[in-house]
Amino acid sequence: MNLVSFLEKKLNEILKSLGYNDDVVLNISNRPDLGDYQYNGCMKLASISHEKPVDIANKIVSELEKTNYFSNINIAGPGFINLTINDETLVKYINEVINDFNVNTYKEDETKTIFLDYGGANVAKALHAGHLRSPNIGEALKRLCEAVGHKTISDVHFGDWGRPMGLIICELKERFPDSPFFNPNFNGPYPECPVTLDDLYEIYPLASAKAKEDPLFLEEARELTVKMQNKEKGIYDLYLSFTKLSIDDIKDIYNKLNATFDLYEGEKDADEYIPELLDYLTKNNLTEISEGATIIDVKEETDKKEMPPVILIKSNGGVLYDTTELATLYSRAKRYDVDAYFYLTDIRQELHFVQAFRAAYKTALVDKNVDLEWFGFGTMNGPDGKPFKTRDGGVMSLRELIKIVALETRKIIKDNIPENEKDDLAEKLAISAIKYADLLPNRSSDYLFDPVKFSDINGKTGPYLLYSTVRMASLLNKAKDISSDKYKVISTKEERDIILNLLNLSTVIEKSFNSRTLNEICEYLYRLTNSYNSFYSNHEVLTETDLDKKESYIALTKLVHDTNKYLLNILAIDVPNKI
RNA sequence: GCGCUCUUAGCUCAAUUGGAUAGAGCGUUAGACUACGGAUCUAAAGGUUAGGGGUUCGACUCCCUUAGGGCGCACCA
Repeated sequence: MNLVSFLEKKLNEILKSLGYNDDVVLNISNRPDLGDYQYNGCMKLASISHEKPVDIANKIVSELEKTNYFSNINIAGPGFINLTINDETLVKYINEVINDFNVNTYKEDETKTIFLDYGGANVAKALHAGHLRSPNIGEALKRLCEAVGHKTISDVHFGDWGRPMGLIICELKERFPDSPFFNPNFNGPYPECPVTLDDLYEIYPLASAKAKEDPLFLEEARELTVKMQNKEKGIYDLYLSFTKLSIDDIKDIYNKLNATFDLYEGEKDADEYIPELLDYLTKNNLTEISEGATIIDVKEETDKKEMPPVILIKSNGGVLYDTTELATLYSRAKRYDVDAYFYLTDIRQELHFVQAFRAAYKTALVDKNVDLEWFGFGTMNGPDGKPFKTRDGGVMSLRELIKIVALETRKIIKDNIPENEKDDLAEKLAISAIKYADLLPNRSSDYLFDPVKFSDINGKTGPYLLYSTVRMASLLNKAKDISSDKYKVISTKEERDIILNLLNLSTVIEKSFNSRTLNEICEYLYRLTNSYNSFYSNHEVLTETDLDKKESYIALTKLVHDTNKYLLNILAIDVPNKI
């Protein structure tokens, strides 16, 4: 058990023996001059038992003084108890952690299966800046779930089934009217996709604009969308051929970002479940007809705002976003035994998920005790405060975005790195810069794209963390003849700071998981690394003549290094061998 | 129009969910080096938490209100 939890447990026992009841939380002191940790519960307990907070604090302190974990215990203000842990306790604990890293991490009591839906890229369009956050946050969240002991199933959930596909097919038909894809009598095998990836990415915006001006084009696109969705021979094969082109491209970028999935499904795969879903819903009288459309009413008494119904079938017979969403959920619940679903999308889709989740519970598509959770994220904005675009206002592709940052990170790379490795390394550093900058702010807030700031090796950035971690590895490598399996003595104040930071690892992970956010892990990584760098620059390790001290330095270096690697791995940031 | 949400240091962001003196990074200013990877480290200055009112031992946090942003409001995805 980690030390903080252990001390909380001890304090809990003391409270109970004194007749009080509280779920004790020891907070990191915001008055480090008074102690390492603080207990703030006395005021709350006092309001229940009608005593003075200080009297309660005094009783608790006199019990705490009988233990031998603290070098200083004091009461301040209205009844804050400040605790300073003694060095013996810290040294003993650090050795336990050296023996077993897991002692200092956090695991959930119960193992659950969590299905994560993130990624959500639209196929046949180039990934743009707005597509960064979902795979980035989603992947980290997935790894966080796994780190605390849960099982995960992840699905990229491509947007691959709507009218955009019909528009592209329509444009292809105009360009290649004689292609076998459009010949109903053709008996295959069909050729490769008639256009390149670059062509494809130009076609969608073009076709979309054309449809706005040309009603005939739009009408044909509609018809082709239906044909595609009916999996009509030729049309559907064409659809498969150009979406594959795009999916391979998307996978490639996602791989660069370290985002990988168990399932590479999309709306297309939910389509076959739609009849089954509708059948289930109508048979059980769970739908109603309103203004010619088939809907599920999801209003609740407590609603203060208007709550539009979930529309399953349009008045013209077509199906919609919500229909696909519910069919997807239906298929997942049918195929997998899941305890919780995590959805991650742009914050603007909140209403859609409120509706879909209500409908899912109301119609018992999922069990009441299955958690459906949606997490929205803000947008990455340009200097104008609007979603990041190219200088001329066009769409900024994700590849281009990475290149812009790589231009900055290339400046960091040492001269002794071979020229032919520099581009690759610059890209890796750029991705660390982007990922860390993306995870650092609160998930739901917007933030500003700033390649110079993201790449600053002196700032709170990915490259700073990587540089420092690589330097630790380098030091450990130089000292590999020195034992690192025993921490003997705290001989500097910097070491004590590092140890106090290490103590908080499990709390940080627990809180991050509970709030489904990553920014605290980012902050913690910086604090820990910074405390180590402070030690590093004030004390020389390799020339230390006192062997006990030297071994302790190395042991601590290794622990910080391993903790950094552990957390960077949760964030899905790779640590290179050298920079 | 209705609803949701945001406004914190010059800039970019935090704040343990109601706790003590609101913290970081950058920038600014002042320091430390022939350096185990100094591309680092140590300090300082910088705040009426958008304005006003309320709730209580205690408010960036909860309630009311004013101003200014962002977003969403059934047949797009």
